[in-house]
Amino acid sequence: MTKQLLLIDGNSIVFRAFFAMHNQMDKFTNKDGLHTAAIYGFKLMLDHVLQNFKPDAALVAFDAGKVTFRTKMYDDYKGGRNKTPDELTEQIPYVRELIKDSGLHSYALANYEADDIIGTLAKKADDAGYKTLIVTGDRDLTQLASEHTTVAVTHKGVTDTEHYTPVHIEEKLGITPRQIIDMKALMGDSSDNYPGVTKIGEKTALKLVKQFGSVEELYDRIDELKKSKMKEHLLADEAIARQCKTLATILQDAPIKIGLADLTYTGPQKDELVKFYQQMDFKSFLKKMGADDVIGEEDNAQIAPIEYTVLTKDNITELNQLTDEVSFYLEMPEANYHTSPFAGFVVGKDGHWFTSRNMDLLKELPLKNLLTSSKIKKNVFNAKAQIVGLHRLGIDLENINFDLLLASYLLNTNDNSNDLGQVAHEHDYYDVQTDEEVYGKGVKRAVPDDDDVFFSHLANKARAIENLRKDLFKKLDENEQTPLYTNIELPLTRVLAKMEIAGIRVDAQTLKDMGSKLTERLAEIENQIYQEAGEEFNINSTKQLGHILFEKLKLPVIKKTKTGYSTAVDVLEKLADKSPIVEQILEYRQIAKLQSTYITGLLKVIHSSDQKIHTRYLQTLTQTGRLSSVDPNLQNIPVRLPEGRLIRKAFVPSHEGWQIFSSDYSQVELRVLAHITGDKNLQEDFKNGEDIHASTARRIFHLDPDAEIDRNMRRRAKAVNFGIVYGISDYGLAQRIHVSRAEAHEFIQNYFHEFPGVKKYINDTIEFARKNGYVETITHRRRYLPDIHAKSFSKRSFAERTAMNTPIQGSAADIIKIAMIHMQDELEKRHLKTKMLLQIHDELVFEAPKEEIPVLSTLVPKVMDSAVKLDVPLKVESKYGDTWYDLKK
DNA sequence: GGTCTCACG
DNA sequence: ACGTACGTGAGACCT
Repeated sequence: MTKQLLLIDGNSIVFRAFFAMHNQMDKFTNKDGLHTAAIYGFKLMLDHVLQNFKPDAALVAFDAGKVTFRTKMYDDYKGGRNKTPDELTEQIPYVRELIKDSGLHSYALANYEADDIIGTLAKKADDAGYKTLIVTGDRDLTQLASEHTTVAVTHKGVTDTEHYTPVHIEEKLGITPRQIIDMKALMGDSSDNYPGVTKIGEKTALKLVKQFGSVEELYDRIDELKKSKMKEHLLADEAIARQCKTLATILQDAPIKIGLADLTYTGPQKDELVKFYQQMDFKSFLKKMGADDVIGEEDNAQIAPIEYTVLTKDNITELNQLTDEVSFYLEMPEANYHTSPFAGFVVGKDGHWFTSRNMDLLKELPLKNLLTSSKIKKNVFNAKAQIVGLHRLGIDLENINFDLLLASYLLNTNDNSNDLGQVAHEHDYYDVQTDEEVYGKGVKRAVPDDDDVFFSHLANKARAIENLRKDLFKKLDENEQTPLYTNIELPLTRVLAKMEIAGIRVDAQTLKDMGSKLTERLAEIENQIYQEAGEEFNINSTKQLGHILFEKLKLPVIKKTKTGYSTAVDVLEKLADKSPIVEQILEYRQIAKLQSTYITGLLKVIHSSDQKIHTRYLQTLTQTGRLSSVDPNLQNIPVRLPEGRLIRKAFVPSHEGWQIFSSDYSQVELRVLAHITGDKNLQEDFKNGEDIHASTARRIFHLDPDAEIDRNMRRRAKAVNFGIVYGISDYGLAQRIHVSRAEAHEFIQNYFHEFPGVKKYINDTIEFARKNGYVETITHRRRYLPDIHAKSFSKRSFAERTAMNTPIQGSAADIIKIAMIHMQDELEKRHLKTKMLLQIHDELVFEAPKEEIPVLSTLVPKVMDSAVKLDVPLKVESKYGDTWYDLKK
């Protein structure tokens, strides 16, 4: 039997793992605040490799430090690299512990890189007849590929690898592995920071290597090259090329003090690993280990077995045993529950699970009565989806007790997955898989035909809901969030369901007429733009547009993005006087946006059955407690610009003789700020019914109490007020109101001097977040801020700004949610025909019969301004009209 | 799938 | 010296 050796490039894999998980770094912090993404990624890679390759010997090689024989030869070797982030450095010792506990050896050697250790051992292994697998994130190591040595280079993430063998390299590049060194010597390496020959890149290097075979041979036969710039460069840079070849060559005879005999792979040390995973908070690995011992390594074998009864017309009376409390789950495979097909359902309690694909059974009395009963408690996942889904089937789901999704969101807004399995896993419950695991993803996603697979999954879901209920209720209680759940979020779910089901009538013809006009106008501007540009191009492509503006027309570059020139509004506005094309582009953008997002976009989502749009409000998504609206988003219908505002003409009442009625809170966030901070001056201004931006201007610009406030001053003060709520910086304010940074700084200083309570609040809140790791709103809604301790200035600053903003924005969200619940109660209690249709953060939109308008005019403001009792009054303004566009006081 | 831009509060 | 205001969703392009 051939012996097998596994060699892992520790540094490069750790790097890869760290950056692969970088975007979800928050998730990878253990309870001590240690970042664990790289450790986790390393472990994933290790598992993946060991699944396919069973080594007899294994080693993870690390760099010993910055100084190596290469830096001694070439000062700038690996120069210019960014400093390794602290969040990564802190993980290295733990990665080494993981390696040890996993039964692998690790090794570093002063003066040499990990590459050289790997090269040397690969050579020894080759000589001793081993089969070797090298795992790395660095293409350079592919030069080590040989008949017995394969180099696996991570492709994307850490488990997706490309295997380099001599054959693969021949196919890909047409050269041998050793010739990769010559290629690199000629082209240089920007990440290792050595130059290669001037003007020679990958293409030319490859050509030369194929022609001559090696750098040495190339210089021996350089006369064969015709006179050219390239030849001049080659001759001029000969010394560099030869030196780069040495730099690029991985040693195969480094003076390492270990041999193959020292590398025996012993397999994982389970007890140690369990302790380690516990320390790291790696719950899923822990679970896997526990299950591995008893059941084996099958993925789904982890899940505790479950029994279920397939429900039929004949046995449906068995449901009559369920009299106090059940878990229920209606499976709708598509995200949009207004239109999704129904795949099946499960109902039951305490090990008795009844499931079926037959939706007709829901209409059978034993089940229908159970669902509509106000006596029997229902425990569900995503109550709103269940209410809407069952409503489509003619069933009113009553007495919802526990919503796993909602409770989980309140406990931690970061756990905002809409997948039951994932949410369960967040709470350390693993006896249910995710939908992706069972149904697949992308085009392959489908509810399985196999009844047992599907029904087991449904039963697992119902069981998960039941098993997590107590635990989550307890956690809500510990966080003082039970009233938030019971009195606000859960009742709100029902209100939102009603609004979504009601939908808002949208007149397609109005949109189409506007669309034709826009199309015409768009064609005109398009032509003007092509004229100015002197050629046709895709105006929607920022890349092509950037080329035209900044290269062809040579307009000054104001701002760059990661990938090219910025062409955003603020940039174009600064260029407006340079060329007429700029204004044409601005107009084109404005109209194109209306056309694509609001004309075609909305037309696509009008239901043909009722001419209405039924949005979905996401109640468990935002970090602050606001709602969001999708499919379509009805919270960003144009209003600011007159052209866009016309879109609102298409939003009409659904009955003849009805009108649209709307009420909004004025300056609710600033009022919340006044309340939360307890600032006496700010509170006084609101209590006196002042125009708050004007009175702010008066204070921060030190004006007389009866002085005229000109528009510009009020505008600036308004910007300062907004800035305060968002966590201001002088730079940001200066940008926004076009003043110098020094002036902006002075405005802010004046503000804090005039409103000392606000200043104190900001400091206290950041302090609270540092101490507790979270901030909260007036209803104890929480947002965790792990980055409050980040070493990176910008991350930490961001966390600090959100720390102060979230209680403001979130409390405002709390207030309108309470108002919505009260409002819906009032509408029902008074038997009004009026329907609440939309919520836009500080605004509620209704449709109402004309005769109810006078009632609403007093009722809605009364309900809204009395939703909570703050230290300052809340102010509500109402408007109504024949369409959403025509609203008037 | 990521990036850019732009619509709203 | 850092890098620059909070919260969202959607369409278009490009890799």
